[in-house]
Amino acid sequence: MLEDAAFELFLEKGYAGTTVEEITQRAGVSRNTFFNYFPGKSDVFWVDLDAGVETLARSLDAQPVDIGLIAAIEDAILTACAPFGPSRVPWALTHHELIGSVRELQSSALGRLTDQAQVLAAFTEQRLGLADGSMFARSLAYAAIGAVVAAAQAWAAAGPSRGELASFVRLALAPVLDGFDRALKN
Amino acid sequence: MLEDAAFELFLEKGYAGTTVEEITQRAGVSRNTFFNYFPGKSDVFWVDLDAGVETLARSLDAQPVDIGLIAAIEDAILTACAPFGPSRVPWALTHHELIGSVRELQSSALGRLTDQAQVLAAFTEQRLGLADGSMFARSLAYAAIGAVVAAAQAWAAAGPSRGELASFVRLALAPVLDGFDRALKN
DNA sequence: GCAATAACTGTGCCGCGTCCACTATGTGCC
DNA sequence: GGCACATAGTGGACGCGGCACAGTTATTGC
Repeated sequence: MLEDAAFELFLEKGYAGTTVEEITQRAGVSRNTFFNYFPGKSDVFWVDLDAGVETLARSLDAQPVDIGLIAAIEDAILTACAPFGPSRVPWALTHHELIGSVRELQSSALGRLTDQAQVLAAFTEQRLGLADGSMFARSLAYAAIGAVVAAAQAWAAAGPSRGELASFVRLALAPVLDGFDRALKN
Repeated sequence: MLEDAAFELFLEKGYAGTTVEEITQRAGVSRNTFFNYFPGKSDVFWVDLDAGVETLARSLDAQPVDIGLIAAIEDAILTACAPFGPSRVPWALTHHELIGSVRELQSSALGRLTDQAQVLAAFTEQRLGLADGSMFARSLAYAAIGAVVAAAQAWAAAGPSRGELASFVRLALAPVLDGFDRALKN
């Protein structure tokens, strides 16, 4: 209920023009109830996306140890993207123009992205036996997440005829993973 | 004055534990004066970094048209990093553990990063004659910026014996640029 | 019928960020 | 000297997000 009310109001009056009180009024609850379900106003933006990205860590855990690091990362990321088909586009992505213009939304976005990157970096460090905070692991992780973001934006912008998110991600990710794969082999 | 007072107080009481009013009191001005100089509390965090990153756009403009896209990007980024030597570490980087823990700082960080990425993406689109919002240009830009962030963190964490930021960036950036370079040639 | 747990509500508070009107403090011009 | 003008700073008020705390309804299990 809160989610629906929030999205409606965001469309009607914009993100900044919508107060938490208005959201809760439309949903028929009190203002405090909102904060029982969401840590903050901006978090309602990402609910349907969060469910998907949580799978990244699980996908990484499920990777067999005998396949290469790069292949494992690619597979885990694509697995995490699999639920997002042509008709299941997270609300946040179809309205990502809001994210660029509202600073508060950038905060919540970056928090989630760094979480994902941290998961990737930790996996890389563990696989390669690198020290904590290794630059190689971090740059691989950040670059990969960056490519995924580019893919998600392009996918959301592609309109109703868009295909699977995973195919976009595979394309955007390929140069990055190829580059790090070669770096590993030298 | 405001900057110094802010950094002192951030160290003494933490970022969240410091109010704008305390900053301005220590600086001997009124609270409103703070907002005459900084758009928000978090922006004081990045003042010495902003001066450096503004040079990226200029460096890109100054690139001769006859060198390749990837080489131009690498040169422009390294040029922008040049001012940061072993002793000139932006305050934000030496205390980047704050950024990870304070959501508000992530906001201001991401805003700056996306600005930089946007500059890179626009440059790439123009050079390759790509459409606005091209996924290739964006993924190159995001991945490159991601690698730079990893390099900056490693550099700041390297302690007083750190060398030039540029050498870290060159290392972190190499796999990414190599990967996109190969993608371009195929 | 009762206790315990969870979900929701009311109230008050703090701090950020914005707006607007007001007051120095120069600075250039006639 | 006198005047218009721009600039930097001040004071006061307000809206909103977010937090804390206490109180109040359900719902569940014994």
